[in-house]
Amino acid sequence: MAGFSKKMRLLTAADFKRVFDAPDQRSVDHLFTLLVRKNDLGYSRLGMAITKKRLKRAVDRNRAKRIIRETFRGQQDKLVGVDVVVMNRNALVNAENIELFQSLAKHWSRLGKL
RNA sequence: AGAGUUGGCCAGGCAACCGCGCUACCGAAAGGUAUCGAGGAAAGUCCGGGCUCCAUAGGGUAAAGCGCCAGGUAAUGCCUGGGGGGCGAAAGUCUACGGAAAGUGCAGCAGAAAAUAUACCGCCUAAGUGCCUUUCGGGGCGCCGGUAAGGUUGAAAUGGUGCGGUAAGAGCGCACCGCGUCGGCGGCAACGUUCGGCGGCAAGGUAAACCCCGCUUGGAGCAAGACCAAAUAGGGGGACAAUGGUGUGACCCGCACUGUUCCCGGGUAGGUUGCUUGAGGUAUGUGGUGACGCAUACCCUAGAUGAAUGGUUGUCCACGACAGAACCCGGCUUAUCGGCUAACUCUCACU
RNA sequence: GGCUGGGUAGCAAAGUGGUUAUGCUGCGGAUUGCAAAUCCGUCGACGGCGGUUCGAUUCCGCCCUCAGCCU
Repeated sequence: MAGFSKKMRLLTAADFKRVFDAPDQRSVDHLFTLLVRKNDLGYSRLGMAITKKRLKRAVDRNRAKRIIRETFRGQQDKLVGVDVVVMNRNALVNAENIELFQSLAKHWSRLGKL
């Protein structure tokens, strides 16, 4: 299983802006919105935009980010050369961890067909 | 055994695999190895400090906060101990608790009257006086009056009880209780006083109304600030002149800037730093009723920056609540499944 | 992370230590052949919990909630 080091993340505002301005693909359900754009790096990068407005408590935000990272880590061999931004939606507040895993698994498999 | 009061502590454990962050070491690099890695509230941002910068933070005014006393502390609106008052049978607990004998304001409705003393229902007819009556003692109705004991209202009505006193009454007088004040005594003080004197009692409530008195407070906040530095676009320092204009985060005094000339390069995105050794912990001894102080020894115990402490599985049990550091401390407040523990009070039973 | 401002009927919006205006909406009635418009009447609220006060929407404290600013 692959690791998740710093170069596999979107770090700067410019990186985020590149994805937000012209995403190649979107994947949406009631829990998450994913924006994807291809890059030329040969590996995938993950960025998260988890807003305080929709997840009030810091514990919930950290939980969501951990689970997103954990699933991304497991899917890196299928995703080659894309930048992904994950955003949270309203229903995330009351969702169980299992639901998050199931939802994210669908998203990643959808992106895998890209 | 039951009921209750107050304080302290813990916050799932163990194992395996896969991951994340800092630091150290190895390596040319990729990476590897090892240690460590959220809380009692990390929260709310309600107070108090440290730290940093700013036109001065200086003087005056204003404004804000605090408010029984003493102590603790870096400091506090916090804590400890004590006093007064409220609640409780008790252990205990709550308490913004200075001043209304400086001034101003406020009090709807009700009530006679709401702060000035007044008189609605009442009570009285002694004194003065008018009329009537008389068995000549007096009696009745009035006027002028007296009174605040009783009744009524209200959140609040000008000490309480008793006796004397009186026309009826009244601190009018006396006794006791209460209150105020002076002295003594106790206490550092707040305050207490079963001590003595004086005062017939004045000074109604409200200051989380204005206010007065005392004390405290410059402003901003690590997104502070410092350093390295693309793009773009302007700046900084010295000297001289003017005293007009502008700014100064409450205002004034005051202070700074603006013009000309000479010299010098400046610093937004981004990055680095600030960033964790500290009013630090633990143990022992010691002073103190206590908060806490002192001494000695030992320990280093998160430091991220799109932001690390997680995932899966097994197992045990009491079946796991509230909840995630972002410059750092001390408090307060709020959230919280359950468990452990100490001291104390009351009731019942037995010995 | 830090710093500000606001919560009054279903909606909007004044107000103040002593029974909280007003407009639209809702309901009932009048008017009409029926409606609209108009007129009359009426229901419905001070975010929550404590404290100060005789009395709190107002004053004070804590909490909840909404919005904004600094990046």
